[in-house]
Amino acid sequence: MSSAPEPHAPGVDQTCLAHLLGYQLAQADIPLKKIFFKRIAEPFGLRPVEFTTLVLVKFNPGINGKQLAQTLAVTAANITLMLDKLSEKGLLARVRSETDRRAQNVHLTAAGEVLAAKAHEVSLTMEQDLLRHLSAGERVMLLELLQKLAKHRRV
Amino acid sequence: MSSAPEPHAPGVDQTCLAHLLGYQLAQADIPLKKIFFKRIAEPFGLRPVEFTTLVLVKFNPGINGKQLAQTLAVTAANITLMLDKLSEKGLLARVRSETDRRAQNVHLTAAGEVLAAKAHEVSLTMEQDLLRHLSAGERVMLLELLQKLAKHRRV
DNA sequence: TATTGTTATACTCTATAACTATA
DNA sequence: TATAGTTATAGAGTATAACAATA
Repeated sequence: MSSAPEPHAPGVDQTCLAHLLGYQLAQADIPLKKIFFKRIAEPFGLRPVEFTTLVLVKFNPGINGKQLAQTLAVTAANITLMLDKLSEKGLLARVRSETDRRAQNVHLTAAGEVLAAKAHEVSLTMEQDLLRHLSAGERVMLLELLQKLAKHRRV
Repeated sequence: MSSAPEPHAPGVDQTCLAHLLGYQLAQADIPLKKIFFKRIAEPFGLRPVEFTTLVLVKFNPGINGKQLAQTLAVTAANITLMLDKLSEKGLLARVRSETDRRAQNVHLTAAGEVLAAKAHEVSLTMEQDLLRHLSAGERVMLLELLQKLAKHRRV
């Protein structure tokens, strides 16, 4: 019934890179980036690392910059710049930690909570169309295998 | 015997993003980027898209810029810039197509062949350490599931 | 008219170093 | 001395538009 999908680069043999997880990840990331751009980046004005930060702060209120930097593998300097932007947008606020006055605890503002909730809600289903060629079991398996890789990463 | 790995961000709850393939992909990509940097980028002076291009040209001699752009999801303008760099390094050469004089056919030079072969050889095993927590079946499954996603992407 | 490729350029993203304040 | 965070800045990476040559 349905026509076969057009290959994204006719005549190009990619079997020479079939063994490389890094390459397959990059290839799979191409459509995922498009979905993210259309469903979250454009409507909410958030780039990937900003969306992730808002969601992490929403579910980890009081998280500090160091923890965000480690989780997202972004340098502390760039975490500061990103938090500055999100703060200027009125989405979050930093408050000096009482227990360690070097640290800053990050919290969402009311506007940040609303935006994070909306964007998170969209994220729950936005990848469905891309995943339609995978069975329910395969989707779970894929997420679990990726998590296993990330789980064992050093720093 | 072996100690449990340190979590990369102690105390951070990431279950709120466990459903998101895009996030899990980004997380898995962190250690993979490190491996690539150490084993290919540094020793061979190639960034990911350059390595991939050399390997694709090696196994698809005469491939043109349009095909590379589609396969790698890089704009034609940036393909030109990248091919310029690799050409200046003496790794590849472009020859005007005889059948379509708009197109440029890309070929590796002798030096390019040597470098591509060496880097490709390294790529065959460099991810082994990261994948040690996955069974042989799981590794095959992971690659296949990622390929399935990339296969159905539009353009 | 559409396509391949190029050039120029602006923009975004990231990395590094020097610095502060606290521990 | 080490750590959390900030500031400033340079560099890498990417995107857009205008263009030439060919189909």
